[in-house]
Parts: sequence; structure tokens; C-alpha cells
Amino acid sequence: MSEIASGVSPDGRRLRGERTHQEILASAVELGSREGLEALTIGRLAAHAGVSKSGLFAHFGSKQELQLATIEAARAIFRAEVIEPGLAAPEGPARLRATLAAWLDYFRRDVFPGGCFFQAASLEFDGRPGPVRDRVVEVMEQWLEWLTELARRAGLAEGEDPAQLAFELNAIGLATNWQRQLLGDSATLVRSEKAFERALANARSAHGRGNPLNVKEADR
Amino acid sequence: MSEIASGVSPDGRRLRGERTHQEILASAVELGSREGLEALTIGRLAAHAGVSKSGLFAHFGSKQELQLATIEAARAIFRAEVIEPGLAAPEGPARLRATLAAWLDYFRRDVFPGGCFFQAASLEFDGRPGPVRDRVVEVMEQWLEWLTELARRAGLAEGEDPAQLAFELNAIGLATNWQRQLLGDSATLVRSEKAFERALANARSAHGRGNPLNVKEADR
DNA sequence: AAAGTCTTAGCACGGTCGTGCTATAAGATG
DNA sequence: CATCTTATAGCACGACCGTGCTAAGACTTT
Repeated sequence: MSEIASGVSPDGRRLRGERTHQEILASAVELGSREGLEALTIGRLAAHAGVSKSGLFAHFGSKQELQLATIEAARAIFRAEVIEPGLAAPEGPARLRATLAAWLDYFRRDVFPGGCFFQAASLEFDGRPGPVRDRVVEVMEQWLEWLTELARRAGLAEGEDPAQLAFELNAIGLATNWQRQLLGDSATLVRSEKAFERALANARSAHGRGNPLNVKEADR
Repeated sequence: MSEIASGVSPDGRRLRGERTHQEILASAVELGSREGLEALTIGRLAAHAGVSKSGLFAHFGSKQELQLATIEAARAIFRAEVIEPGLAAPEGPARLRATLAAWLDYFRRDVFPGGCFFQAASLEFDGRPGPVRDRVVEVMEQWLEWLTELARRAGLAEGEDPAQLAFELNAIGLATNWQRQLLGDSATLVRSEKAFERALANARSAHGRGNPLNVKEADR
């Protein structure tokens, strides 16, 4: 007896409820990327998804649970759109390049209609303690670690720190999304691509060691 | 008869009101940078500033006017903390470096307690049409143009685009704030400084012209 | 077709939102 | 001191927020 026939989806939920659940989450990701995770109110989301407020609420015990579930849904999309295409390339510099190309393409195609879900969520929740912030931090740390791992295996020059390259590449991605969403500048993607290549070339040939600005080393 | 003696402040407001006005704005900038411009509600701001809701409301005809005034207040702070210190240095590479150093210092000192006011506002309002978004866009365009102008006069190598360098420098700044606020990573400022120097050295010696990733040139 | 379970809508609640109106308090002007 | 202006608080409003409780609908299983 298949799970479909028994009316149970893989994770144990019944069919009708599970479909609504997924539709709500799709709406939530869209609205959340457009207006932010906090502006994603139960009432507006219910209207947007075509269900009643209490019907929606029954799927998530609280607004916080809804936000957490929305983050997981967005994370799955990011993984499918950026991480997986990168994994299709052979390990080494090619995989790093493929990941960066997939990232740019993810921006170009506006996978999230309001811009990168996680950058928006990061800045929205960086000052609000709680489980939502904690989860956003986790996801972002994983992303940076993943970038660092890709950099480490990309054949950097002697003495180059993969975390430094990951920081620089991530910076370019953040700026790409920022500039695209805010200024709608169509030249941005070309600049981003060039910036990626520069940062890569720099770390792989190691001639970019300038003298520092006059900033104290001590962090607060 | 002086303006003080006549009880009128430079912009024509009476003294008592003007002082409260400034105190409210200082609270607004602080709360706004911590929780966002939209979470800056009249009630909470009034409590934070120690005035009544309606007393506060009388100073700004609407929430939107309050948001716009808060943006102007934050802009003045940014100008004083980043632009002005840069202008103290002689025009040329030194001024660009001084500006970047002041920018990092502005992050390090947490001039806005919730992180860079404008980066937060940018991502919060990029999907919400209206006067507030329009003003944020203007301010950010001016900042990028200023960075570009500084780059143009910094003695770049032949064929180097100052806007490209400005994009890369801005990216590093955005990432610095992002990483500091979200991950609290104390190594960030050191990385940022290194990244600034690399980008600068690259644009001033022009050896960083790699071949592109496989991304289509056409923007949407 | 009947029974039972899962899914969804209706409705009500206390709270806060943005925003007006009105009265009082504070300060300036004569 | 008296008067006149300005600045602030009190209070009320409709709307929407997150969240429960309860009844009705949809679907599965017998």
C-alpha cells in the first residue's frame, strides 16, 4: 500500500493538509522576501494564500513557528538554486566558480521576488534576540563555512586564507543583491562578475598584500 | 536681538519644542537602527523618549514624516562620522584611504547601536514603494557617487573604472556591517581592512583582469 | 452509506497600531 | 502680572495584530 494510497505524505501528514501547508509556505517565502519576515502578518499571509486566518494558524502553532518554517523553506530553495548547481561541477576551482555563477544567476532570475531572502532576514533580525535570529545566524554561518570550504579546495596561493577569500566573495554577493534591489542597476551583475574574478585571481596568485589603513586591531 | 534671546532656534522653531524634537530624533535613530524603521512605532518611541504618544505625534504630522526626519538625522551623523574625517585628508589616494578608515572606525565604534542605519533601511524598504524608499535610494546613490568620485581621484591605473572600484569597496563595507552585526565576528574588521587594501592595490596597478564566469550579460 | 478523523472557517478576546480632537501646562511678550 | 502663543498630555476612534475556542466541512476507512 503506497503512502499516496493511504493518504499519508512522506513526513506523516495527511494529503490535503500537507498541500495547503506547502502552498502557505510558498506564499510566505514570497511575501517574506518582499516585505520582511516581521511584516509577514498572519492576516495578510492568509489573504495572500487564500485561506482563513485561523485555518492558516492551525498549521503553525505561533507566528514564530511560521517564521521558522518559512526560513527552512527558503533555505531549501537556496540550496537547490545555488549549492546544488555548484556541486554539479568537479571539486576544485571549477566548483567554486560554478557556485558563484549559480549565485549570480540566482540574483539575475529573481528567485526570491524581493531579493535574497536571507540577506533581508539577516539585517532584520540581527538586533532581535530569539530563535528566529538564532536560526538565521546558523544558516548564514553554514553558508560562509561552505564558501570557505570551496575556497580552501580552489588552489589558493601559499599563505592565503580561504576565510579571507570567502569574506570577499560573500561581500560581492551581498552588494550585488543590495544594489540590484535598491538601485535596480542593470550594470551590477557585470561588475559583480568582474569583482568575483578579481578576488579569485588575487587569492590564487598572491600579489595583493598592501600596507594597512590606520585602524586599530582591537575589536570592541 | 539674538535668536537665542528671542526664543527662536535657527530654523524658526521655538526653544523648548526644538529641544524635544532633537531628543526624539536621537531616540528614533537609535531605535530605528536597532529594530528597523518600520518597527519604530509611535507608542514605543514615545515611551523610549519619555514623552506621550500624542505629544510626540505633534512634532511630525505622520509616521512617514517621522521616518523621513529620522533618515535625515542619521544622514547627518554618517556625514559627520565618515565623510568629514575623509575630507580632512588631502585629495587623492590619501582621501580615499582616510574615508575607508573612517568608515571602518564608524563600524568599530558602533556609531549606530544596531549597525549601519542605512544598510538596514535599504533592505527594509527596497520592496516598499513610497517617499521613504525614494529618499533612502537618493542617499545611497549619493554615497556611491561619492565613493566613485574619491576613486576617480585616487590615481587608478589606465582603463580602470572608478565605479567598479567603488562597487567593490562598498561591498566590503556592507559585508563588514553584516558580519559584525549578525555573527559578531571580531576578526571581521581585520579582514575588511585587508580586503580594502587589496581592492585598492588591484585598481591602482591593473593586473586583475581575469576571464569571466559563464553568466549571461543581459540583465532582466 | 456510516463512522470517524483530519482540515478549515467563524467568531471573540485583549492589545497595539496610526491618527485625530480637546484641554492644560509651559514659556514668551507686553 | 496679564495675555497670548506654543508645546504637551488625555482620551477616543477604527483597524489590525496574534491567538484561542468551537463548529462545520472534506476526506478516509469501514
